[in-house]
Amino acid sequence: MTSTPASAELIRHAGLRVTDSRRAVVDALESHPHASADELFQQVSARLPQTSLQSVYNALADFVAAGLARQIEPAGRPRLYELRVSDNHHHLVCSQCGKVEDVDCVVGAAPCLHPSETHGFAVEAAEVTFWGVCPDCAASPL
Amino acid sequence: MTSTPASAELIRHAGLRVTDSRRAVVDALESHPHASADELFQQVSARLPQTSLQSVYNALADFVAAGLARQIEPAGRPRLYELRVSDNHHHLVCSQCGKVEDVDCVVGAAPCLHPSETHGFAVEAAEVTFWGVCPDCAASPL
DNA sequence: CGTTTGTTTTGGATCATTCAAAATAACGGT
DNA sequence: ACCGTTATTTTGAATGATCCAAAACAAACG
Repeated sequence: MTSTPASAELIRHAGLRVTDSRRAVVDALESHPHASADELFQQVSARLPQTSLQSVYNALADFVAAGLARQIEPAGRPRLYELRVSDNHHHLVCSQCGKVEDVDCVVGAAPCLHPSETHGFAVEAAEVTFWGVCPDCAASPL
Repeated sequence: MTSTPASAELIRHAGLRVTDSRRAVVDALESHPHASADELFQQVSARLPQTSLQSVYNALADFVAAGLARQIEPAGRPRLYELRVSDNHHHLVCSQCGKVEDVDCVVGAAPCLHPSETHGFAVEAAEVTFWGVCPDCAASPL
């Protein structure tokens, strides 16, 4: 639960200064792999009560710019952040509670990466979001 | 350019009352197949200057609820609306100017609809967004 | 230990969207 | 054609998530 030296390494390797709030944000992201800025702020606040929400936004923006974190934006929901950046994976979002799970790219040779017609676009990335109902929501009466 | 009777039919068939603003929104959507509420409001305003932005939002929400329109929400951009609802298609978004093109589902039997691991979710839909640079943006110096 | 430069804080601004109440208009019946 | 019911539009304001900017502060390097 306490800030591991590993988080400092991560931050430093990304070319950023190591600060308490940044370490706290990294730690929060490690225990909550798909969290919004606000959720992360809650987590961070528990350990560093003086940290501002803006600092969390700052840290996240810096992380994303440095390639340390990635953001996803499920339709109609606040932006979520994750540390898993090295591979190309997708997401499965519960349309009821918003819970998010990682999904490795679909079977075989990433079929989703190649649209049938490109309309002349230089395609750079494919983003896939699966929507469904998670086991918990399916079990609960609504 | 003027409101066709067809738009009235569409609206009525959806179980909604036919009004000038709704017809104008449908017409605007027909000529701008991936437009935001605000862009549609601009269009509608040209013909019906008294129409409010709120009415456009209302009409769009009603259309979506009635299955007459669909909304998409490219990350970091305002929500877009389209009338093409009958098939399962995806989108190609220009990461520079935001231009959107439709993309039919990838070759063969909708491979994108089946994630490798479902984590127990009852998967209902798959949303695919391709990001790239459109021909115009590729040509312009920036 | 001091300087430099990056980071955090504070307070406010912005955009897209939504809410709510009152005014208005569409549609079906008469 | 007119009325009444009920949906729709308008108006004005509120909200939530995110961003901007200036001043206070702190990490890293020598």
